[in-house]
Amino acid sequence: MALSTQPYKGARDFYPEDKRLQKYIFNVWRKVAERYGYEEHDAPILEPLELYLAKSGEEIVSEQTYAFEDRGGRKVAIRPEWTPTVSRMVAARRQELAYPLRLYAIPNLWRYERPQRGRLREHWQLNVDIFGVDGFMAEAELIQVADGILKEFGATHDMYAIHINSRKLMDFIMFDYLALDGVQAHTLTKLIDRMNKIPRESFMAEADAIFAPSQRDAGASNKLLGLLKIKQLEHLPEAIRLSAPAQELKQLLDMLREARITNAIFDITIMRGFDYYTGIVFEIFDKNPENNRSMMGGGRYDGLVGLFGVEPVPTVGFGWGDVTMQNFLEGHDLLPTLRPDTDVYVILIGDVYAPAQRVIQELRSMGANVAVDATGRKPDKQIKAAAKKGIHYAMFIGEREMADEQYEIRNLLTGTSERHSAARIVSIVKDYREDDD
RNA sequence: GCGGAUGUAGCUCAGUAGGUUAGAGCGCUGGAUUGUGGCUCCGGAGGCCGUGGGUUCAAAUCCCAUCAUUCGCCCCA
Repeated sequence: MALSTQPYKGARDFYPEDKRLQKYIFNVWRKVAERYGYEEHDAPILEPLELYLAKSGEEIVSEQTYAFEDRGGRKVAIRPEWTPTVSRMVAARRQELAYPLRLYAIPNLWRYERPQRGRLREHWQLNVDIFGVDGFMAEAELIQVADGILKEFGATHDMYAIHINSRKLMDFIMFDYLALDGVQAHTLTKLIDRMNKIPRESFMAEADAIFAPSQRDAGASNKLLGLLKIKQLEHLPEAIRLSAPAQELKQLLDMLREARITNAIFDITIMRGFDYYTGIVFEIFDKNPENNRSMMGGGRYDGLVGLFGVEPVPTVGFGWGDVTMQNFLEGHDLLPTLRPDTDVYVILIGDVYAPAQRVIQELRSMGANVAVDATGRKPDKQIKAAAKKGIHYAMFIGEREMADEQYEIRNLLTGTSERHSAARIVSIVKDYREDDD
């Protein structure tokens, strides 16, 4: 039985062209996060399993986490998400860090589940978090970072929409307005989360099942459904509209409008799966009809740092997967043609490998990335190999070139050739490389 | 964990009333053309038809199982 060449289920091999794409995405992420003052950090891929038991739903930890026992009998998990790790790091140095603390990371995360479009077992996720800011300015800033990333990729506002809601507002609605108890509210939260995926009738039936008979008789389901249809804060009943959480949402949306983010909207159905969110929550949706789904999400989670036994730190963060990012960029045709980092492919003509070393090393010492074919094949075969690799320039070195120290450099994209000195060639390929960036 | 679809050459796919030695395009490779790619022409390599079992004189083709890929559900970090 031959060994399989496939990568592990739900995980990807990155050949050079795949890695180039990933690096391109990461570079944009880094550039924009750093533009807002966020600093990169990192941590081990393994964490103690209990880090994920404290919060998160039961099923996620028990069924969707890679977990094992190490040789010392410790229960260990491959990180399924980044938020607990960064919270742990902040808690560890709670007193000495300077706030507001702005951090970002691009960890790879693992979750054990059936792979499907946009969701794999291993993915990389940009996490951007701000610690130590109570007010909605933190949310506004993070949404600007996310919006800035999309703009940096060349996206326009018609390609995506930023949906915003507030857990506090939903709590107000469920506890104060609908007078539900804790268990009812929790069940309803999960139900609203998938409201857009199930038929109206099923939703009504499940909602009815949550309410007590007296509430049902009072028309709670219809009342709820009416609320969930509302698309603008202004249309909420006055009792809700004047609540503090609703006012905060309004201020946030106003602030975003000031920042020229015109595609941010109130969406009462945005709940986010995790229980640890405590305030504003948001998701960005791809408006591509072929891929109409949430591509990232985040929100305020003020309680997590406090779980480590230190004073709580107000926190807002978001996570953005590389797979959903890539799906978005492909769907809107926003990916540039990416070429290898090799600037020049040297084609040797005749038996000149040894004497050509001097000029080849000279090119490298001047900063050019140079690959040498080294097979001794006929020139046409060597040119084909260079073109197939996507390398921009081929350089020919033979007896004639070495005699007058003028080398033929061919632009493989246009097919045009010129003869230049080594120094001039380096300057040409460097110019091209900088134009490309 | 549940359901659907699909597994034939490196890739995309033809090929069933079951019947010689399983095909095409692209790609790869050699030559025409031993100092210059993409076009053209001529040649070549490459397949236990996903795997195992069953039915049959005979299976890529029919049946069962299994594995893999993929889409969706559950769940969503």
